[in-house]
Amino acid sequence: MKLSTKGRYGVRAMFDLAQHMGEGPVSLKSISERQGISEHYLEQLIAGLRKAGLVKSVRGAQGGYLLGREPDKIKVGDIIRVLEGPIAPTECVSEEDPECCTKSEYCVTRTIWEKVRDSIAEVLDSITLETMLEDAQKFESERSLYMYYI
Amino acid sequence: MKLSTKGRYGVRAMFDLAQHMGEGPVSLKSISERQGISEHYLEQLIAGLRKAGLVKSVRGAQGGYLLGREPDKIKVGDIIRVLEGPIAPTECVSEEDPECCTKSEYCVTRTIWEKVRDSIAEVLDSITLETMLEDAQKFESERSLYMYYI
DNA sequence: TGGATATCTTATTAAAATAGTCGGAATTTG
DNA sequence: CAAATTCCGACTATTTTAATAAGATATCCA
Repeated sequence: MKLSTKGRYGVRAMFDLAQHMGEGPVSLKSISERQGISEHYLEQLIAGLRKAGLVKSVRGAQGGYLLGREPDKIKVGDIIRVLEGPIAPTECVSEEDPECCTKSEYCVTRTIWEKVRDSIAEVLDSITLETMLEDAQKFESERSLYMYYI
Repeated sequence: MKLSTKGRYGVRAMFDLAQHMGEGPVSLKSISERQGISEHYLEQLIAGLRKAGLVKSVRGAQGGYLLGREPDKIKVGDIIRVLEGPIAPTECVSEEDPECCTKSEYCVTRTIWEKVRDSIAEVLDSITLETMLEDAQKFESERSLYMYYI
């Protein structure tokens, strides 16, 4: 039940792009340095995000990547689905083309996995890059308040 | 974000034991035949469940396994934790000994994984073998009602 | 125009996890 | 004693993960 680095790195990279909106294209090199992720590896991950339209690319010198749409229109669930595949604790309850076991038309355990799937999807789809930016801002202001009283 | 066969087979095996309560020890062989799971592989899985006290074993001929406690006291989350380890979409939010990344004391993405972890745990801990038995019974009666009208 | 900076594409790889398999020892029943 | 069973440790093939590497293509800027 672990997320792979693909999903985790992907969310961090997308959040990094969100934090640098309005500064023109952001190079993979700068993302990889800030986030401590291999540049070559990031390249693979972002290729998928680009094909899915979550990022736009600008080639050539001074090129880089930009968010494919407004941060409030990019859900964490979108990113995870691109990089990790459909949300599903088991194949038989995959969000797309579930391969049902033929053994039984009704399966008591399947209903469990469906509930798990839905609860994961609900969390991931309730968080957007926009809400992440707000959370980060909120923390920043709380921290400076705290610093003030020391 | 996939459950491995360990967790899936484990839940099915435990549910099988619940369905055969009161019939004396249930052999691995019979479970593996009913569930279509390799007997040798099941052996490995049930060893962990036994050490955790979720099942009791009876050695020798006519031996087998029994639930370690009443089915309403065995949560699906208990089974999953034994076979898959602590519930956690990432190491940094593991239910036990989370290995926090040293990079930042506060991490916007970590709060996401915490929410995912908690929502998974809530689902898995809300379902017991008892509730699974009830669900199976409910389906059975619904199905016979349906059959009646055909 | 040419060099520096980037993205894009494909192939390869080392390590770990997954999903078993195998053989045999120990225990209990009839 | 023989059959049925749990118990235990070692082995293995396949897949996935997490990169690494090399080079082609595109664009900016001096």
